Amino acid sequence: MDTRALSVFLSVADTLNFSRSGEMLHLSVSAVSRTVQRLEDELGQPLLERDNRSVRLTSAGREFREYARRSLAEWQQLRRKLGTDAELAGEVSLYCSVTASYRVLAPILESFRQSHPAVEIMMHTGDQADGIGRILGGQDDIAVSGHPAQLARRLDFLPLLESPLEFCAPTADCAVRDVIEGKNTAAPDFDWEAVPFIVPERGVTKDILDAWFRERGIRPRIYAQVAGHEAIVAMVSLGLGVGIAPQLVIDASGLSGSVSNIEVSERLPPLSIGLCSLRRRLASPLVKSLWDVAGQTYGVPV
Amino acid sequence: MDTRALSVFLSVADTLNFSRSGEMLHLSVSAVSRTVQRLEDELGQPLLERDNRSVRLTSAGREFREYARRSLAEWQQLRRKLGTDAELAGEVSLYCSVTASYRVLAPILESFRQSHPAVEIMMHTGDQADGIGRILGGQDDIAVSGHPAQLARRLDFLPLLESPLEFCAPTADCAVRDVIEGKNTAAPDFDWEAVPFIVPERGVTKDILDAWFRERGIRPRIYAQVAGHEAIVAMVSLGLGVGIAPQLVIDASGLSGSVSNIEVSERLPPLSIGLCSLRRRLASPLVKSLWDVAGQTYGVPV
DNA sequence: TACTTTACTTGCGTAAAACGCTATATAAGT
DNA sequence: ACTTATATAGCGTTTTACGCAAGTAAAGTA
Repeated sequence: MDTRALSVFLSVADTLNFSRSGEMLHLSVSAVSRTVQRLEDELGQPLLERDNRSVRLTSAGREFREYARRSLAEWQQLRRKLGTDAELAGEVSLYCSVTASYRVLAPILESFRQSHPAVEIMMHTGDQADGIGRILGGQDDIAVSGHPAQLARRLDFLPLLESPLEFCAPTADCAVRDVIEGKNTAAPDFDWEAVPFIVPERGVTKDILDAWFRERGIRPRIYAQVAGHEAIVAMVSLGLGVGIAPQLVIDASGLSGSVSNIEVSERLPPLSIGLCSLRRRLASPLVKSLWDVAGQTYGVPV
Repeated sequence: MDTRALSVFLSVADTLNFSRSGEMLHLSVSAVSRTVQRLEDELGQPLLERDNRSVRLTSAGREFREYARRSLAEWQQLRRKLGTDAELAGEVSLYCSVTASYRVLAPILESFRQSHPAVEIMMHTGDQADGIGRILGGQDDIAVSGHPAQLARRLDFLPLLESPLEFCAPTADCAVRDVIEGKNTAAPDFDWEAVPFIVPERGVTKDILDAWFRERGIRPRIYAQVAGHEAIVAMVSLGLGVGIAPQLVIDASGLSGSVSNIEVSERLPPLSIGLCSLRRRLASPLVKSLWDVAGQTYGVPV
């Protein structure tokens, strides 16, 4: 019997719901189920009565809950007393886009720095689209990413903020401007196929844009596929085409003067931006604490 | 942190000796060492001060010992309270020779039966020499065996009794008897090479006998190699040769009238008979409890 | 009645943790 | 100097725990 099992049991005894407890503990449902089973094996008695629809505490379960609370409290008290509660130290590896590094991560890290000065942050920047891959590949602990349509179950996603996805065009007088100038781009019948597009090479925003085109039967003229929204905005500002990017990136680029948003008949869905991590990694108190600080910083219930 | 770690720590805090605790807990020294290390990691503080020669409790260690005692007591109290302390139930698999089954095991099982009526005993009998192999192969949990010269470290041996290893010859008038009759077999220069021997095919007693012959430069005439001391005694009683067997087996054979011991210049070392099991298996409360009962039955400190 | 939803359990392959063995280090006894 | 006693560290193996996917069963819905 270990303290981890106690925590799991207490959570389930509290929520009376294996799935919800799993989420809260960053564990799969089956892990929760088996942890309880192991406890019951060890005690030789069922602690929870469950009938595929509801969960109730047995009387042994109620008794065990009392014990578990006491025992866990004593353990934690001891940890604190022994000076420990080990000031968290170690290394957390982050991956994000350049924009996210100072528009999303900076406020988080600022407060994290204060509460956990001994933790070293390793930050890697690059195309936001690569974030999920790097998490799955174990190269980084946490990535800032848009919420993908399909989230692998061993991943956990903590939404922090939303940013509208915007079409944008160069403001300068140029060939691209001419195709748009004076026309009603918001009209359903606007001829998008005449416009050179600069689109993301891969990732969540590429998927969203592809879907948008497909739903409208538009076969866009792709001028360039680019890795990274920052680069898209830069290319748009140079007059090479019309692009899309989260408003956040446009604002942060310092190029908002050279780029202007285009009205469209039906806007792209806003991009949900947040943290992404392997559930497993979230078991680490280090990673978990950064995750928690992020949630608090953005006022999200974790 | 789990209860197992607490037990290990308490044992070490008590003995102040990793090796001895390892033995008592049926764990290797390194397992004990690392269990303590893990605890210290988790608490962020050394609990034991150790300098290759002595072990002392640190002040954190003393505090932790208090906690560990309390916590473990509460846990065990709860287990008892929940009706459990699960009346041990399950299955223990034993291997032994026919003789051992009623001369060694019977008194153990008698008292084990009383204290653990719900445990099923699976007994397999055969050549005593195979016992250790069957334990190593995982076919049985516990074997009754002679103590081998080299005991694999993952095995644990609990000596229960000793029995002298005896040379024996048929009492009936026969060719074999003629070779011995009237001669002084105890004389150092007795001609053993004229005697047909019936020897164990393999196992501890074969090794002992081989060594005995080798040390005296005797090249015995082997009439038969036989699996099982019982069979050796039977063959001897039929007048086929001179054999060796533990006195225990001769006594139990019912053939002691047809077989008589032979004096020799230097006797074979007595055979230490006891239980043998994989350390790992001894972690199972079932196996451990049988082991303990055996120790008590024979008045051996376990 | 049949489909869908919800929620726990189970089989299976994989990943992490724990263990034992061997080797190593260090101090004490001979 | 050699042996003994004791703890630790590297390494391969075993055991345990986990996530996923499939299964099951009750309750809601059409």
